[in-house]
Amino acid sequence: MEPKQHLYLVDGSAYIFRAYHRLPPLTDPEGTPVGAVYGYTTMLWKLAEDLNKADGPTHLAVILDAGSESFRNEIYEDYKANRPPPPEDLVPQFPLIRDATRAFSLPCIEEQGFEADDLIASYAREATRRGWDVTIVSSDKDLMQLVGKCAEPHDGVEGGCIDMLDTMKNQRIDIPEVIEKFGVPPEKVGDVLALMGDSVDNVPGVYGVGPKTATKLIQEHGDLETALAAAPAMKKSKLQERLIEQAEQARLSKVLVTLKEDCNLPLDIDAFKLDAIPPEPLAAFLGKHGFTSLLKRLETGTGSPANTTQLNPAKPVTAAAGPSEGASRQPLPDMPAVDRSAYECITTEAALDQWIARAAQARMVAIDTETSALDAMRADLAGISMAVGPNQACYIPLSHGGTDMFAEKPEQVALDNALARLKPLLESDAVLKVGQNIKYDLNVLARHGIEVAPIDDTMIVSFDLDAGRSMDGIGGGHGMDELSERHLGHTTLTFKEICGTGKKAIPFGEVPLDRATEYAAEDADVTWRLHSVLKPRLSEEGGTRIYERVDRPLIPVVAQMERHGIKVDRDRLAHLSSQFAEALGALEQEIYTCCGQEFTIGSPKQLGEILFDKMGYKGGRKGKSGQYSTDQAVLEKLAGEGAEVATKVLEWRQLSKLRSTYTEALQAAINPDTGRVHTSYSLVGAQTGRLSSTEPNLQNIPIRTEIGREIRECFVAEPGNVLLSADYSQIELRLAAHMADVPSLKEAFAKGEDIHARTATEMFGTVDRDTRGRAKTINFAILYGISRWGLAGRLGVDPDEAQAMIDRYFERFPGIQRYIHETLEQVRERGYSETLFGRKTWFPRINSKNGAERQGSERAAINAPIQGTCADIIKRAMARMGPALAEAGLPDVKMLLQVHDELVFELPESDVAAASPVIERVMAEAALPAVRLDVPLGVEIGSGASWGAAH
DNA sequence: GGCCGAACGTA
DNA sequence: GTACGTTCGGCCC
Repeated sequence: MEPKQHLYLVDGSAYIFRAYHRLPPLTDPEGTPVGAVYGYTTMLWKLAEDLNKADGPTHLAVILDAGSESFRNEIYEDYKANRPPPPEDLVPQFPLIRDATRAFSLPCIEEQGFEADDLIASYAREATRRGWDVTIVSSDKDLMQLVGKCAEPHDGVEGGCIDMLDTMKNQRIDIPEVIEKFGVPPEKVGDVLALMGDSVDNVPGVYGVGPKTATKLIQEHGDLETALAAAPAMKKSKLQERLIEQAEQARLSKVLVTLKEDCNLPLDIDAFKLDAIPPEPLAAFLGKHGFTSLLKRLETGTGSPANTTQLNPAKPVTAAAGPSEGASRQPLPDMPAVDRSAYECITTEAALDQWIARAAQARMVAIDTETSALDAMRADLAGISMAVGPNQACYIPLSHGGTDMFAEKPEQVALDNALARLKPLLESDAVLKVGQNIKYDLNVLARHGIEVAPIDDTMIVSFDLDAGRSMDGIGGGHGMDELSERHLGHTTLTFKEICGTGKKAIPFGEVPLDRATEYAAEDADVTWRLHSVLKPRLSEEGGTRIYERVDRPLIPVVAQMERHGIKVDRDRLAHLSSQFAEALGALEQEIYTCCGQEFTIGSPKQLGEILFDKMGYKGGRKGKSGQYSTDQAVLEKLAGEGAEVATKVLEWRQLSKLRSTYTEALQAAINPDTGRVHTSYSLVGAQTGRLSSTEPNLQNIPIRTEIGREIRECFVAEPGNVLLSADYSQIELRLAAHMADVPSLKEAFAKGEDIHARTATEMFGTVDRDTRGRAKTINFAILYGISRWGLAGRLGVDPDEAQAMIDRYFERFPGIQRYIHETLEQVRERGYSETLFGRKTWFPRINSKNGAERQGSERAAINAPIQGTCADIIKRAMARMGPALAEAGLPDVKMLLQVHDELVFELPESDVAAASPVIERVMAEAALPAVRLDVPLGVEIGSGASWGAAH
């Protein structure tokens, strides 16, 4: 197993300047000023400590400026000519930077003629091209041009991506943060910098153009050349004159700020591998300069910061908070209390435009849509709320008072007019839109022709930080009311309070505007506040990778799947339904005859009493309800003993289930507008990271029985199209073989063998129907966190025998036992399990005194990394699927459903041949390059007129 | 009307 | 033995 390589490039020269100005002037025992060096040393220490953490470095290098002259001086001789000489007490610290870096045994790179920025850009390009991720440790604005840049995929390897880390502010800088700073995405930062110039570096720019104007010009015109070209047509002003006069100067500036990405690389990036840091040279350095607190930690630690993750985190250089102690102990943020009277109800165009401008200027806006119902595919838009800061929130009613045609509607901006005004804001790549469960808003607004982007979702952020965490009875959910209570100490108005409940409930559009404003604007306000509290925790707690690279990109993809929906054959469902009804009627009569009375067959209570009390069959009471158990296992046992009624009840149950849950419910779920069924996926529904599906649940459509399979036949494609199903074969066992490092299982998968047969051979020495079946049961038992009792129940043997089999399994596959042991150790110690991609699941009861509770957590903790890794992999495949199909010239292939290890597509029949290999490849390579699995991921593809036929 | 447990559909 | 969601009956308010 090879974890994702992650190169950290430290902008050493820039750091030292900032550290100098921010830290008190310290001197070492010899009287040499070392304040900035101390800051630099603690930063390296902290970075090295993050080795092996989810987003931490695997490789690290420090990049320095070699001298004052660079190739830019050949282009523009005054470049950096205005630089004042560095302060006197900083000068002696420059060489110490190199000493410090060497003390950590880290590579230090500098190259005559190039600036550190150029070397960083070049190294970043090389690393991302190899599929590594890159974090630039700096806050230099020129380097922000690189943020979010990802290398093109090649040879089946996904390129890595670049982000930045400002260690002084303890802040990750990704695309949204760049947008927040510059008002434009990173690829346009160079154009903004070119216009505004830089007095320190003596980049001329255009005189009189500062950051504000530069941003405005690029936002309006798109890029520098277009802005310059548009200048003659602008209205007469000083600005217009200067843009025309100084166009060449602006172009020169662009060249000066553009980073050179093809420098010679003095040292190969493989040499940057970050390993355990030898303590001796580090101790010598720390001692020489009197950094006693660090020295003490080095001595009490296990040797060096790179393998002393148990150490307390280095004391932050600034007052910024260190890593959070856990969600339950979050201090309340420093924000004014929620004041609903501060909210504004927007009823005029002018007020709306003003808020849109405010949001654009803030570059970040929390939004929330209010609708007439919960189903995003049917609901009508009632209004939209926005927030740009604490208590700075508004509500824009759009269709209030529509129910009573004769009543006078409250004054409000007309829906189409308001949406036309909001559209540029909601679609602007310069403004981040934050939502709580924003997939809902994406779907509602998409139905009005608005494609909201870029986005952040506080619910998903909460999930990626705290999945599985429950706060001593407070609950560990990710709903807004709960999050507000937990993180803001604020109780929100509830929907029920505003709209009532049950029969008396009114649609949101009928709520009076003052109440509607309080509720809706509060939701946006709270979302804004939650974002400010939760988002920074991602980088502090190692959640950035899973959020930015897996879950956030998935949001619009899943939203699109929901909007596509899937066609079902209503007539066929109705036909099945009546067939089932007929059979049910007949069975009912037969059951009544057997029992000598009529009763509610669907009531386990009544059924149990009749079977066991009245008819005298044997079977025990069960559990706390004091009720007879009549479940499948019990009835099958009775049936085996010749009880005909048990067979009939089982058959009745199957048909009844199919009819009520599927044939009837699916017809009711058909959307009258689209004629299709639109499920809703929850991205936070399963603690392990799996999706869940509701209204209707399309992830539990029958397949195992012949009669159930008929329901799959009712899922069909439009004329001329087919449904294509692609599923991972045995993915969880493959992942178990990889994660537990079991050579014989890995070998069996590599050779394409029947894995259960192989297990049977290892376990029992022979393969036949019986031993293969038992081996299969044991294999799954392993994935689910084995126990002797559970396995005994499944195999129909006694617990001692089951234990003997488990022992035998561990003996034959020693990696499995080691995996279970190590996984549990880690969960007990840290509180959470982790997938191969860094997704955490928390297990607060893993050390419970209650044995059953603790063992339950242990089983879940063994399963979570495997199930969760599987979820991560298919999510990555889903996010890449759209672009891959587009690139292959297959825009008509639509991804409709996800069922944990299966993806279902609808596509023109003529596209099947071309699409199949693309889908197969994307799925099979979905783990790469972050994780290189030791086993191949098998993908099986089939297509046909229906979902049933596609299998 | 709302909530819970039993039962059962999927991976 | 893991992870879900839905339906139903039964019971509560």
